[in-house]
Amino acid sequence: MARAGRPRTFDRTAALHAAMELFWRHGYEGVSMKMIETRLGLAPTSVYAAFGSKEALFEEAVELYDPDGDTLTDRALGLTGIRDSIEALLRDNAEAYVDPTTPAGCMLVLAAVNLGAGHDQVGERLARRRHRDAEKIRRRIERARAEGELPLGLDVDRAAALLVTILHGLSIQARDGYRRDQVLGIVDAAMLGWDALVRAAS
Amino acid sequence: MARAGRPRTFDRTAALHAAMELFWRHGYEGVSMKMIETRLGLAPTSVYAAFGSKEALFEEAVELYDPDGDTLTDRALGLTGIRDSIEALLRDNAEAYVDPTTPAGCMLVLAAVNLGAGHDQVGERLARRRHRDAEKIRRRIERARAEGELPLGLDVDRAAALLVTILHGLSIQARDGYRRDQVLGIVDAAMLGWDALVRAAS
DNA sequence: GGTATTCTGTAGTGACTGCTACATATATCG
DNA sequence: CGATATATGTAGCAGTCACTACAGAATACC
Repeated sequence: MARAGRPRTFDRTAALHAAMELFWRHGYEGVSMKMIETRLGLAPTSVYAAFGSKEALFEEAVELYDPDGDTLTDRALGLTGIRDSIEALLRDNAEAYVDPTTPAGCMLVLAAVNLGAGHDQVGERLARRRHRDAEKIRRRIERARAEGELPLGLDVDRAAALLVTILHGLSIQARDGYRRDQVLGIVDAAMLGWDALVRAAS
Repeated sequence: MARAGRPRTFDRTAALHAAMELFWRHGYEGVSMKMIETRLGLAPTSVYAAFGSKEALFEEAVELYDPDGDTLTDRALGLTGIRDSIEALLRDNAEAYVDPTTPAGCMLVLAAVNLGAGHDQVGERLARRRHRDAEKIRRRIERARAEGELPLGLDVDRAAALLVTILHGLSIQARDGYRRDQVLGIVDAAMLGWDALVRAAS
């Protein structure tokens, strides 16, 4: 721990929040350290002293955006009924994607789509988080099937893949300016599809 | 027209193809002119003489990828039955997204997700092409409804938005390594959803 | 107070960005 | 042939990238 030394003159958490929003909106390579310094009103040395490097700062920003086990997705999948779970999963995330007080879409999907050479790790780490979320959804559906809430004939992988695909697609749609009523319309239509999937398997 | 002068020593069309693939795979900002020069085996001056600028080269590459009125989407929407049209739309594009001989996903969706300052036009032009494709799909569904092939109660905007969302989501899934059988499974599930949408409206 | 420790601002590092001036090479046209 | 026009290769432009050496400032511990 820090035993002595000049105390930091800025709020580290607030700075991290601001950096997260920049990365969320413009992507990893779309944000320069200069932009971060300007936005935060800090000198480069202060940023590097507090966060280490651009990659480390991005990693912290991602963890702030997607905290382990405490996301909208986690809460939705924690609901008791499987249909309520799925509907909350789609609806709550869709609403977050178009929340006008935050950047559009999902940071995990949008922040590192295309990277130059030398930043493979940045993209891979986000891909791992996306995969982890997909796995959560798949396991939730599998549990519901094991508990008799869904027909045994349901193709769990395919159902989960469709939901994840729709969520990822909604991130692009949100970036393209879709509004709340439009994404919620897509969610309603997707729920009709979910019901059809379940019905077709029984 | 060129009346005289030293002739070009490389194949301009082949060079454009190679550049398109680079932009498709790595995105606009993920590709440097140096990368293009190296890949094409050309000096910077030759590239600039042939294509003008990075933005102009990108624009040509996009037009090569998405030629006006001659895409998989155009051909699918040209089929006679609306269900065949929609299924071909999803299936043919999905297969193209995971074609191992080309970069994964749709270039229009992936090549300019997040841009640094000063390249707004690049992203906006791609967004316009995405919007144009979505409009094509919407109009195809509307035509089918007007011709009595679909129930009058069908929400055309919502149905089209769901399809576009799934296509855009499939681009992300393809980037995340989904294989042919997986994306085709998603297409099958989506068609169940389409049928449910149609049924619910009648 | 003295010392150790940490933060802050200036000023700059080498590497890369898209792009180009310039000289030279190679073609067509008269 | 000479004149004109275009392509090519070298060498380098100003600007930005992530990052840092250095000196000074502000704290805690003794």
